[in-house]
Amino acid sequence: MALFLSKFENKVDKKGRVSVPARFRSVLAEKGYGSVVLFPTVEGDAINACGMDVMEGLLERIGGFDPFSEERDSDADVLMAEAVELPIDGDGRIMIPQELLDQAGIDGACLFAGRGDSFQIWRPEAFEERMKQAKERARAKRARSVKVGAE
Amino acid sequence: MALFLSKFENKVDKKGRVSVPARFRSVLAEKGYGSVVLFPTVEGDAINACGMDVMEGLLERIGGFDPFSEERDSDADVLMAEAVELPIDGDGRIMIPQELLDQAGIDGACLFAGRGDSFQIWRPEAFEERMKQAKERARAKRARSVKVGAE
DNA sequence: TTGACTCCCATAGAATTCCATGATATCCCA
DNA sequence: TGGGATATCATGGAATTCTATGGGAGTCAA
Repeated sequence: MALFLSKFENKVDKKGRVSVPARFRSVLAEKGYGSVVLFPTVEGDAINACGMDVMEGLLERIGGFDPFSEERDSDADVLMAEAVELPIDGDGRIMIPQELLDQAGIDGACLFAGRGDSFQIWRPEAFEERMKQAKERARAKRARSVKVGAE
Repeated sequence: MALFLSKFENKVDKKGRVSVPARFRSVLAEKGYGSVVLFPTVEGDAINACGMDVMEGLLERIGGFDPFSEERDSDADVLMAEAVELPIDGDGRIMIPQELLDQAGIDGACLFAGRGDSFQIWRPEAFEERMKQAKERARAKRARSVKVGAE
């Protein structure tokens, strides 16, 4: 199976269109999709993106419609309501709803970051920042595991 | 399979007509339906909407008609009795019965919220409120699980 | 006849498709 | 292996289609 790997930065034009990186498009195409599903991250600082297969798996996990159940996870409902399926046009572009762009603070350009079975869309500077923190954490963890009980 | 995703706000005109969002119409059409089934939520704060397939699945789970059984869930009877099948007109609109609108407190505009295999119709402000609460819950849950599983 | 509902048409605005261009990457053959 | 020829890609703008929404005419029943 092909994976979403690496990162790409593309422009958002004044009509709100963005090219989906060709690599990512071909991964989606391989799964048989001509569209992407987007939804905000829980933290709200970026946008998650995946194929419809991920959403279907999610729906399966929370179970089908049941009007008498309070069980059905309300988080999942939120997710379904906040998710959008965006068709990829003939030129490989999508139109990201303004609401999602605003939430993620994306303005003129956005960064596509592969995550294996999905990818994320970030404001470039925010991604940079997050990357730095993640590396820091990783380094700290590694240092700790070397000299046990240190710091 | 196509899912009901995302949310849309449409107006209810003075004749009581509302456009069903085009996306939702195409999901229904894909299933072969030219109509929607509506019934109130158990909490009574919104309207459930789905294709006939969901109702059929529901009936199956409840158990079909049996004249010698008193067992049949009365909730289910209520559900079937309160449900209405609304045809979608040539312009993609439906006429929601006044009773359902009143129950959900819907007045001039209504919000269609995707739930995967079904969708709901809300008074916009009420949906906003519910969304806020659900997100809060989700964030809290996530914070908890991070703390437990983290370094 | 009145009221409720169905069709049909009109329209403004939004979304989608189509076409053009420069830039980059890939391929192919000497 | 080099370098020109050929695809691919991201991007901008214009043209076209679609969508939501309002209003009016015809239908049917009470």
